[in-house]
Amino acid sequence: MVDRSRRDLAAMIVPLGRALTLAELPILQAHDLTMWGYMVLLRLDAEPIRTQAALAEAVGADKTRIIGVLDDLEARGFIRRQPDPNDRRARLLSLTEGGRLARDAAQAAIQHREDEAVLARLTPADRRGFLNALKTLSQEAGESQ
Amino acid sequence: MVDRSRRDLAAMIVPLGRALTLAELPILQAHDLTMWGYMVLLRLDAEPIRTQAALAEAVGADKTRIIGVLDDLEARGFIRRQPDPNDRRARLLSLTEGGRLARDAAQAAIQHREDEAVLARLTPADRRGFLNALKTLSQEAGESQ
DNA sequence: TATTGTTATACTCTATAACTATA
DNA sequence: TATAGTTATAGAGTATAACAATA
Repeated sequence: MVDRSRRDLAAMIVPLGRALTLAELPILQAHDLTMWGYMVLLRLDAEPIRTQAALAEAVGADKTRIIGVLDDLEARGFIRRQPDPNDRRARLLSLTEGGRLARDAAQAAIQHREDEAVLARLTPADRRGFLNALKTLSQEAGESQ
Repeated sequence: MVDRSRRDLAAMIVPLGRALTLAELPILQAHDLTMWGYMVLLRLDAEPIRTQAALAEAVGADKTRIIGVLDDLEARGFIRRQPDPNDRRARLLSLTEGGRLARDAAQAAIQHREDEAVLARLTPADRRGFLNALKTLSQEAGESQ
């Protein structure tokens, strides 16, 4: 008989992630962004990136998967996609001012909702531990894929 | 300019969940279980359940999705699937002793790995807060779907 | 010959519709 | 007629393969 002091981490975290994602969708929709588009804006905001394949990997997508996403973001002026002068096969990807504004607006709404509906339900100590743990654990979780 | 004191919760949690899931797969494979099969065993361990549709919903699957899973688990003697005498349309689902042993063995291995590779990297305070928060937040995350 | 981006194709997973049996 | 389970079919999302441009 196993001492069931806790459930499996994945069994708690995966449904929680799904619920958070589901809650983001209407907010993103209100800001006229898809989840993939938003993820790309988040990633490019950190720093420009040199190839689409690298960007795709950074957001956990296939390189063929994000082409339509980039087409759309570029057409709306949210990102720049310029051939690298030093290697014209590659596309230099960066965020425009408009892209940054769109990202900020969406992210502010998302984090506001997270504060109100999620973090507010934790004690200050648990909230602090939760955020610290996520910061620590999510770092290499993203890298390992 | 947004104060980027933290990333979006979903942006941290979803990749973490994916990494945890990925790490479970080889362990489950070593115990000759699929992820869906394991999820069913976990759910049935809590208590028997009266219809397949209810079980499917409890594990976040479509009712057509788990039929093959149940076929396999039943054939290997891990679950019982008996027509309800009071309503022979429904199937009473419960865990056998063999199913419980299989679940325990897999779960012990999974949680051992989680302790070593995940929780051990947190400070005691963060670990406590993390687990408390997950317990609180995952409760209704599962219900809301 | 190798790499970047793109397009076309195939595949996996999931949900929908249609069917059988029980009520 | 309505519901539980099953099977067959269709759809969404993703990855694989093939291609054009550049190195």
